[in-house]
Amino acid sequence: MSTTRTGKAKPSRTKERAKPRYHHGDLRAALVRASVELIARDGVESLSLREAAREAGVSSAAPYHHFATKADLLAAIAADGFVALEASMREAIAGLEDPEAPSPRLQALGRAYVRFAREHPIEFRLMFRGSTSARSPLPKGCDPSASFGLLVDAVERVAETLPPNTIEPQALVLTAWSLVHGAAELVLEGPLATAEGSITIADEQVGATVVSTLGRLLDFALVSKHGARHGRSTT
Amino acid sequence: MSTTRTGKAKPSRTKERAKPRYHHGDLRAALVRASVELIARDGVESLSLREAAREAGVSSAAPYHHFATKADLLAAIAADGFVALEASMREAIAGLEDPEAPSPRLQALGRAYVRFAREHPIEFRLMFRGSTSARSPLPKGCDPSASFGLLVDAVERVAETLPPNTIEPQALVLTAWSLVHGAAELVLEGPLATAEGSITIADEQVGATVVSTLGRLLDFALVSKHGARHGRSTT
DNA sequence: ATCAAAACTTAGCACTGTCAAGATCGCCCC
DNA sequence: GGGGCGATCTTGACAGTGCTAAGTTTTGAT
Repeated sequence: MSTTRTGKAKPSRTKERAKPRYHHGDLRAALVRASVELIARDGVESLSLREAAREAGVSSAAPYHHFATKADLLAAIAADGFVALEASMREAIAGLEDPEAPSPRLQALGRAYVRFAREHPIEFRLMFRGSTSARSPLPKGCDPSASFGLLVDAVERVAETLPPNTIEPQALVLTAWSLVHGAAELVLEGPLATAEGSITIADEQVGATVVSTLGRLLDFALVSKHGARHGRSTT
Repeated sequence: MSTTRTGKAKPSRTKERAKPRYHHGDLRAALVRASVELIARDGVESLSLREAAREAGVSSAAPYHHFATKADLLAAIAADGFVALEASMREAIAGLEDPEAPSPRLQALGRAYVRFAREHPIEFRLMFRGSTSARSPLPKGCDPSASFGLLVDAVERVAETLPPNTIEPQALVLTAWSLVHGAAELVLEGPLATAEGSITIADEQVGATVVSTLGRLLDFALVSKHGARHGRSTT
């Protein structure tokens, strides 16, 4: 009786006239949006499905027609994050002058990884708190290894340019990934600020700093055994 | 009437005859212990103060005489973790043949950092999910920068052995810390398993791998500008 | 022995995740 | 068009939670 179908009667501030197809229009996406906002405001621990539902203008039980569980909602956010991360990384490569040059390619990916964490902290955290935390396994169509693969591939390209028997490619993959992931986590969770005088590097520069340091070290390895053959051996 | 003061009447399995000074003996510590166990079993998200209290054999409201808030309990666990981490790192140094040799010292610390994360995952996660998550700021006497300082100091010692103008010490600190922290997080949260064929390194070796890779790269930097002056310049 | 404070209990509030049952709504097929 | 049927949403309820207020014991110091 009081609920009109236009959605005008409810105080949903964002995009109230989208395109109401069903009762709500697209509750699933609305819930994800609302949840991300709420998490941004109060932290993931104090997110409640009921409040998200309230925010979306539906009843408390409505979400359960789209997510079997609160953990599934969080998994959906994480899944979104994985596709966004892959997009960001591909973008970073595409923006390169020579996308095939191994070292710049790797460095661009690394910076993109850390930047993504800073720009999408909520998603990032949910993406990498899988086994723990109240997040279900990732849903059907989601494949995190797409993003990981980009990184792995880029590292292996760099590894090929190194003199043989220098460093096993696998170890380098692990090192590079740990590096950017750790940088992202440290920036996100803020222990850098705790190490008072020791580190005065701004959050926005942590990614670039770390990545270029690794690049410089790799250059040394390149140069140490034979002259300066750091061209692109794209074979 | 049914509760004897000896503590025998309650089904607390661990150390039931410690030294009952007050009602319980040492509820605060018991709650911490029980909480860690419960988190290990069901994850931190589904920890409830009430269940921890139950496990400790006290009423639901008892914990509030020791922790103002559930988040404070978690902070206490994190605080314990920080002193344990510092101990582990000091131990790692002490076990060294020559604790003053810069590179071995740094590598030992790095391995200890990652090993600690693997051996105390619950503490580690709470330690580094401060700003986010439902954890209060660390309590009074806790100083995380003690552990950080060890690492920072060790990195700076290594930096001093590098030829000047190679890499800024700060960047190296950030790099080393990110490296070990990232390795720890990747091992703990398990995305390594997701990157299927790419990485076949066992969890227990991730720390050593990553640390020795960095060490090797630093060696290249050492060797590149002048011969092989990688002695211990303990000045 | 006394007594204030510390440690604990009981009872209760507001809230949560989740479920079962019913009410609507939109769409497809005749 | 009308009938139906499944997807979508609501109402109502249950058990469990964090936390508080008000009492009750116990403790250690005086």
